[in-house]
Amino acid sequence: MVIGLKYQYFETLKSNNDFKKVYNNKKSYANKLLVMYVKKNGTDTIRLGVSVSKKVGNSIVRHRLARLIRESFRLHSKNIIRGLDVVVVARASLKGCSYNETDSAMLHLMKLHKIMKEDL
RNA sequence: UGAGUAGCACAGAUGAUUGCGGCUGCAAUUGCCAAAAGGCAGCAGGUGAGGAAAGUCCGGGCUUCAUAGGGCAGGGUGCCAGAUAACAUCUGGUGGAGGCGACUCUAAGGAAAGUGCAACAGAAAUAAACUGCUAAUAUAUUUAUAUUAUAAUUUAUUUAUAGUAUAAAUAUAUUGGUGAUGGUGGAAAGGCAGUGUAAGAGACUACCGCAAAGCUGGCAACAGUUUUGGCUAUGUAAACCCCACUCGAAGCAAGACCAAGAUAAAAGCGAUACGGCUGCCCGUCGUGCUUUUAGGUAGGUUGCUUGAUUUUAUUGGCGACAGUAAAACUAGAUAGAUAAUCAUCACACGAUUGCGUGGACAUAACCCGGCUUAUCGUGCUGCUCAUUUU
RNA sequence: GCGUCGCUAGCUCAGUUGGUAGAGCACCUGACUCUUAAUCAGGGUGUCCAGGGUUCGAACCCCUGGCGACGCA
Repeated sequence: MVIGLKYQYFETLKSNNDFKKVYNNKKSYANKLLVMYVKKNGTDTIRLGVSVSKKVGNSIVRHRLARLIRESFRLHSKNIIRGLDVVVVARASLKGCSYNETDSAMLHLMKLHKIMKEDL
């Protein structure tokens, strides 16, 4: 039981090349607050990359938005299909939004991409 | 009570659930890997951003490189004394400016070492000329007086014209005197008042200012005072410059260690070798394999948090600060952790007593000392001024 | 971490030993034309990024800050 917990967690995209691969797949959906890119990576894990431009705000704002996105993704990661690279880009209108707004925007995009497991 | 001034402290608190990064532990009894050391995961415990962490504007530690010694160039600083590891910082003074005051501000050396610049305006911008004032002489003109001549008129006389003399004024010229009158300007030749003079002028006088020398006080900057002197010397050095002091360069992506792959060298094996076509032979094509060493890429480890540290007490000092003693250990990430939700309390605002809304600026990245800038609000202390009351 | 450069009219840019800021395009007005364009004549529309300081005087010199661009490791 202890071993299985590892698969609840997700890894992060680190290098610039990883981001470029996801962008070049050109599968994206967007709403007012966020843009989401998805690509199958052929492994058993989920990998998340968060990108917040300098136009959005200063370091405090950017860091907070990244944390909100990461928290939302973490809480939903149980229900996401394995083997995906996901990149989430925050838009300028996300500045000042609360966790609930961010969470609903994430859910909306995940439904559009159909990466949620049907049951549960 | 109101207005102000100087400074200090804080930067919401507690709890619950779900999470993240370091650290410690898992011992006889957590799981997996491993010969072991240990690693990965899990569990438990404890811990986890600031007053500015920001800007990167100064200074230092640390590291590497360079460096016999000295000088030039270039940069920085610039009243005095002190503090400090050091500083463009700080403390205490001095001078200056502002404020009724508490208090605040002050890049504040040198302009007789030299060079440059000073638009427009103004006579003229550093230095004389011009203009002005004024004396004498000459000439000219005008006026007044005196006198002479002529003419007219009349009783005397008077009037007109011309000449001469004297005086005054004006103009011109010459020879002198004088030195600031000249609208401007940021700045105009010490200021102001008087005496004086042909006219004037520090030429002289009083007061003020300036300079030099002496004395007193002070470590010093400087202050006070006395005497003397002449009034000559514009401003600008955040213009060049001079003087005094001072500065080697680069930066933790510094640097150190380990080290895949690839490269190079050496040694060994192999031309009877190894590999492919091809199961074997022939044929043909290619040249390797192992070990060690070297520098060292990717990557990893370290540098890396025990320090000019923090807190308390005490001693010295006006103070910055320094000494002594005791206690404490308080983030260390590496695409980058410190979050989400809820409850209660406190605070602010709005409503009016139930409630609703709200949380400034800003996220460590080797470490310190400062400076500058941003900022919701809260609390406290010293002092000043005004008004009222006692 | 260290360093360099820039910010001037609506746009692109000049402007230095400090003296009241200009060029081209655009724009506005008028002329020409049946009308438009082209052409001609006239017009400057500006917080010289912001705030302090030095100076008689600052776009220019000095300091502090803001924004933007770039370079090295």
